[in-house]
Amino acid sequence: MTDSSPTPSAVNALPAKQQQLIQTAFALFYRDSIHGVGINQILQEAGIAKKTLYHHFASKDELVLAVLAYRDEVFFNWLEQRIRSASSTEDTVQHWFAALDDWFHNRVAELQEFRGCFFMHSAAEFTDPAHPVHQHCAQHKTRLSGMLSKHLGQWLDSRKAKKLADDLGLLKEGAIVCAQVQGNKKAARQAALIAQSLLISAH
Amino acid sequence: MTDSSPTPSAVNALPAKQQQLIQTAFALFYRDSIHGVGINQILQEAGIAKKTLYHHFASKDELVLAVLAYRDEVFFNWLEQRIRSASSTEDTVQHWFAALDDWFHNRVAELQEFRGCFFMHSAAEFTDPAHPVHQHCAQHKTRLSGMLSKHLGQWLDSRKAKKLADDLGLLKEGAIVCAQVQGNKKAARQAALIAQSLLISAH
DNA sequence: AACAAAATAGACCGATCGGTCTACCTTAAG
DNA sequence: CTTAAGGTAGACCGATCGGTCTATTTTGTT
Repeated sequence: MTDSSPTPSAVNALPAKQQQLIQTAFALFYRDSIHGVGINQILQEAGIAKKTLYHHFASKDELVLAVLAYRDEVFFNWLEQRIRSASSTEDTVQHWFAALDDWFHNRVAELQEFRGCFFMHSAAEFTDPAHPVHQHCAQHKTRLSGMLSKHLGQWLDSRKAKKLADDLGLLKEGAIVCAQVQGNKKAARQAALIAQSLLISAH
Repeated sequence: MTDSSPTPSAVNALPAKQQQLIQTAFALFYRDSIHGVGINQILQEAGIAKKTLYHHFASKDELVLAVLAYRDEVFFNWLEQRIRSASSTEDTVQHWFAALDDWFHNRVAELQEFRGCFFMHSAAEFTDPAHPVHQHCAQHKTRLSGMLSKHLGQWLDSRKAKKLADDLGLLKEGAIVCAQVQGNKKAARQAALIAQSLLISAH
């Protein structure tokens, strides 16, 4: 496919219908899982014709990957913004779990109603580590950890920053699961306390 | 492993086919998710007729619930056994994460090849907290936490025991997710170190 | 006005979904 | 032997699956 018209500026502005499909698909996938939602359901919900979907995406699999990329971007940007203003290691930890707490209590509009981690869920539906979906999920978490690690690098040497970032990542996953499966909305605060003891004993 | 004891007539014990269906269904659900596996696939894999399935279970939903109960029992019994011999709070924590470490490294035959927490995955497929499947998943984790808390009660007062059990539960979930999504098999040891700092700072 | 890309509705395809049903075979207890 | 329950194979049901296709209309550029 050759695009004859020169596009000087950013390409990241996707066609409107494509965005609408991705957002609708995400909402449905997030609620009922990927395998649990059919193409026709997405089309009906979005009010978009089937031909249009297959004009933008070669298959359901490609739509799924686009949805993962979309959620990755939204979530990453949100969380990065939340810890950006932190002014110390301790402050970053506070911000990290305060953000999760807001998410669990549905105080973050752009993340939709909390239903756990979409990437966790998707990786569970595609257990083969070589599958593109699974790899995308792993990448998301690696990317988050890297972002946090880099941020902590302002006050810690890189080895300690990476280790703490890994630990905060593990605590984040644990909190998300507890919040989602058992409805324990206080899980973010619980994880924050655990992280506190981590900082104390690291002295 | 299957028992090859010479009991030709006793092999036809009543629940044999039912058990076989449940075990086959679990293996498939665990690998490809519940919504991703059809009835016919289960029947073909198990070598059992469709009529037999619907003789034992009223619907796929009921089979799913039976599979959850089966996994719940296997997992609970295994983990309880693993911490039963612990002789102190610290020892229990060691046993707890050593068990997870064995699981992640596929050293526990009865749990099948590690693919994360089946209840976590199932709760993600049925996000409605009122759905029987979701409730069963929540119950599983509550039951595990209760078991651990009771065990820790040997050396701690009940309030501290419950709090520590909750924290160990959160760390367990976090480790499972890291091990499954990112393939980080060292997550159990990582979580164990976090738990260590928890015990130290609790003094 | 002309034209191409984008989008529309919806019929249609073979395959599979969960589930029902008929008909026959095997087994154990009375 | 009789009988009833558990099991077999597999045809069959309407619905939905992911995906293709025809025919038509909308839209933006030139």
